[in-house]
Amino acid sequence: MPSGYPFKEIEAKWQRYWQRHRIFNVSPDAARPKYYCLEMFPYPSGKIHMGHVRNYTIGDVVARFKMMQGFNVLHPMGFDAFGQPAENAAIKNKADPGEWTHKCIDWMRNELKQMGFSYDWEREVSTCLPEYYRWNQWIFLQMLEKGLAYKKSSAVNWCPSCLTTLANEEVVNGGCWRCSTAVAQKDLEQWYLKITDYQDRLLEDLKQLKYWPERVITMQENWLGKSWGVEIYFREETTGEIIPVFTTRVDTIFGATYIVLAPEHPLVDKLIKDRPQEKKVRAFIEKVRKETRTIRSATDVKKEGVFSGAYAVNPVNNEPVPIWVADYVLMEYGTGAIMAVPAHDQRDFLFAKEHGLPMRVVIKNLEAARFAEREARRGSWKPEEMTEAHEGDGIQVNSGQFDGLPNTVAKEKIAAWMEETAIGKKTTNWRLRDWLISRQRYWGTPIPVIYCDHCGSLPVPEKDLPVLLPKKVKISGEGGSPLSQVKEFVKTKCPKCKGKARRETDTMATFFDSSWYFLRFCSPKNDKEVFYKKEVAYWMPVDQYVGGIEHAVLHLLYSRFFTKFLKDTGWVNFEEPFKRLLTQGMVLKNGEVMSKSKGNIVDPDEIIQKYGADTLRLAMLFAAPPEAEIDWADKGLEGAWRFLNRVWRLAEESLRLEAGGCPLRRARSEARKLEGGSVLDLRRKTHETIKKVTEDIEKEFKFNTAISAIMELVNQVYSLQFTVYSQEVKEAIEAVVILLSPFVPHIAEEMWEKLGYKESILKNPWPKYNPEILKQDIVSLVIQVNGKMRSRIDVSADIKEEELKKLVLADEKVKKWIQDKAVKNFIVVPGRLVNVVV
RNA sequence: GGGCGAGUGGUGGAAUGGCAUACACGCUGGACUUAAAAUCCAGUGGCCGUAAGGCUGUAAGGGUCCGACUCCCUUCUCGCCCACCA
Repeated sequence: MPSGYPFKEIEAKWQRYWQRHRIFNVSPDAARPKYYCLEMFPYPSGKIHMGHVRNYTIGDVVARFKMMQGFNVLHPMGFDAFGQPAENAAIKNKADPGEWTHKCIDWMRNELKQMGFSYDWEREVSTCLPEYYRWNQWIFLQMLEKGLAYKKSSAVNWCPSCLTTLANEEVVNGGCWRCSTAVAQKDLEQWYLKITDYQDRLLEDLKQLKYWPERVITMQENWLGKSWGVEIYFREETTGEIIPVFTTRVDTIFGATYIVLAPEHPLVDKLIKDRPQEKKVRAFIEKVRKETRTIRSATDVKKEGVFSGAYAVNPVNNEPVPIWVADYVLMEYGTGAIMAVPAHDQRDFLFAKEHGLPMRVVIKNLEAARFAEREARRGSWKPEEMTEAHEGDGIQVNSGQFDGLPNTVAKEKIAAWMEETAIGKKTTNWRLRDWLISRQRYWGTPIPVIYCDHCGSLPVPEKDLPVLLPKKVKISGEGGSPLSQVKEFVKTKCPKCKGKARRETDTMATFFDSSWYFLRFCSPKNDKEVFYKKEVAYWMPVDQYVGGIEHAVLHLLYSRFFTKFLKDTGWVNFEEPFKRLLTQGMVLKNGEVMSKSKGNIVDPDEIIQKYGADTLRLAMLFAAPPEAEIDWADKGLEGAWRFLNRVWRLAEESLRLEAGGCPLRRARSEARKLEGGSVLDLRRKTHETIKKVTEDIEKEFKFNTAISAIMELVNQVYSLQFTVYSQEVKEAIEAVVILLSPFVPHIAEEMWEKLGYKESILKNPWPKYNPEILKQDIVSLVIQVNGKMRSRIDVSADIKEEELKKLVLADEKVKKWIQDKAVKNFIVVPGRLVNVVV
């Protein structure tokens, strides 16, 4: 253990002090401006990791900074405690998920306290407690009533390893977001939330989020995936069935030479009936069904398909086109049917080549067209010889009355014409699907629904909430909802006819729990309502939210949806929950994510034992700007530790000087005589530092440069080498302590006390710089000749250009570079530089 | 395949039109010490030069500008997101 300042006693002392004086316990106060600072609450996995340390340290700096600026700061913490890992751990260790989770929570809470974070622990929530999840159930019932929660049977994402369903948002690269196992499709009856009812507002209101990172906005836009196009109605020749297809490239409609249905398309059955192709098509569909999503969506796999035997009529030219069934068309997107334009879509192109289907060029790229014409005259070019589809813009050809138009113009005209003639309809299409929320797992919120043979499916009456999750349930891990094995749970009375009934045995996805926890923090003990409207109106929206980028489309989209729903039902008075968002970068080790299997875990607890929480906090913040990745190196700790000791000695030394026969007043006059210049410089440096640190924290969270500015100030005090002690030195040292306090709160409190202050440093207002002191009478100007730095002169700040020119041209070094050349231009950037162009 | 972002010393990074490399790590040297650690001080992009000083340098190439790490174009590399999305 390195020797240095006694961090252990100091950190324990101030953590006790904050708790005893209830410094972070807040309540609404109309007299003060509020500030809600929130970090994404953790999943209680056991121990905190370096990612938590970073996330919560960033939030803590902001919260403490705002407190010192006089804001009434709400800074809560809780635990996202339901979920699969607890259940998996329980299966593995034959323990109870509840007990395991509570043990983890206790451990983590203790670690978070050791980091000195400024949380109001009286507001702690855990989503696995009935006093929390009963409101999950309540919100679910509100949604059920409004028709936003519904049950339907359809193909769902199924993780064969976790043995549960997954939301679309939880499928990453065709695999389960948790265990990466390839996701399969399964037909199941499941609960959904109609998030698609909110798609327009979810997209539109992204514009309001001016203080969100561009990346996250783009990711949400992509996820919502709005695109405009045309639904075109093809008619099947023998049955007369209308087959709508969706396209964003209606300009290529004249080049459609076949259409393709997804294997799951409901019309397929009817179309193939009694045709010679029937057997072959059915065999093909059966084969596709068995494929996992990963295999089916792999780009390098050859597109497979079969001819259905049926033909449809292209409504723009009444041409019959063959109907195919192929695996590259997805039922979930658009209408589940496409018009294929092999000349202008690469996938169609490859498919057409493979199966010998015709191609027709309808958009000509001018250069390609010239080439094609020349080759055609020679008789060597045929469309069949195209090597790839032309997907870019060009001029319409073979397109009836639209020939000669640029395709971008034709697109609009064709769409309008189709609407007039009822061949098609302009539509917008979304990528967003409804949110599947039921899970076949134990450790979650029971879905409050009862099934009665006579009355059907009914909501649990509000007065009967919460539907308690039974304890001591056997979890086999062998699939099926564990709750369905608990007879006492399943068996219930119908709320309507009082007859025998069954409970729903699926539980809610945990993302449901975290979609509104920030509202619960405003009145966490309310047992009458989901939250007090008044308290939410005071604290919300969250002014600053800090968390990982991995939630860009999951939690952050769901929370926005919940907020909008609660706005519509009159519970909140705002549309967006999070005003400002900071997504911190990951903490890596040797360029890799830390994980047990890689054996590259850095344990924060060990660092706290060795150096203390302040050193860890400082090292983390100083390593990189918050959004950037950090490749963790323990070396950074040494630097932070050294710096804190340097500051510690500075304060001690100054106190010794002040106490030991160096009274300030006398020292001041002597100091002026001896070191007047450097003492005045110190004063300016102090105020420059206050300005820089304040702006760095406030504007862009540039904690790394804020800290480096404080280091510079410390270096400057050291450069006086204690030859002087004066009011200016005292001012500098106090500024260092205050400015450091949001970053390293324990040591700052201790030094503040040593400097003679009786109250917590948090009660001291954040310092303001004095602009008068920043003004300089003499400024040093850089002199360039032809843009190259050649000299530097000191001039008075308000010098006139004429006089400056004289001085510059008289400068020896400048003369040397100009010699006898004529001065063409003389550029002055006031207070900065002069460029002489010759 | 599409979209977004990044590329600066030995290392983390700073500067977003005006002194490139702040601050820190590392390294080298010095002071203190019997010695070491700790601490304090100095030096530290490359090349030429005893020095003064000069040249050069922000992935590569080009452009705009009095002046470009910063803006524009082309190329390369890396990262992230989306993707049989019609």
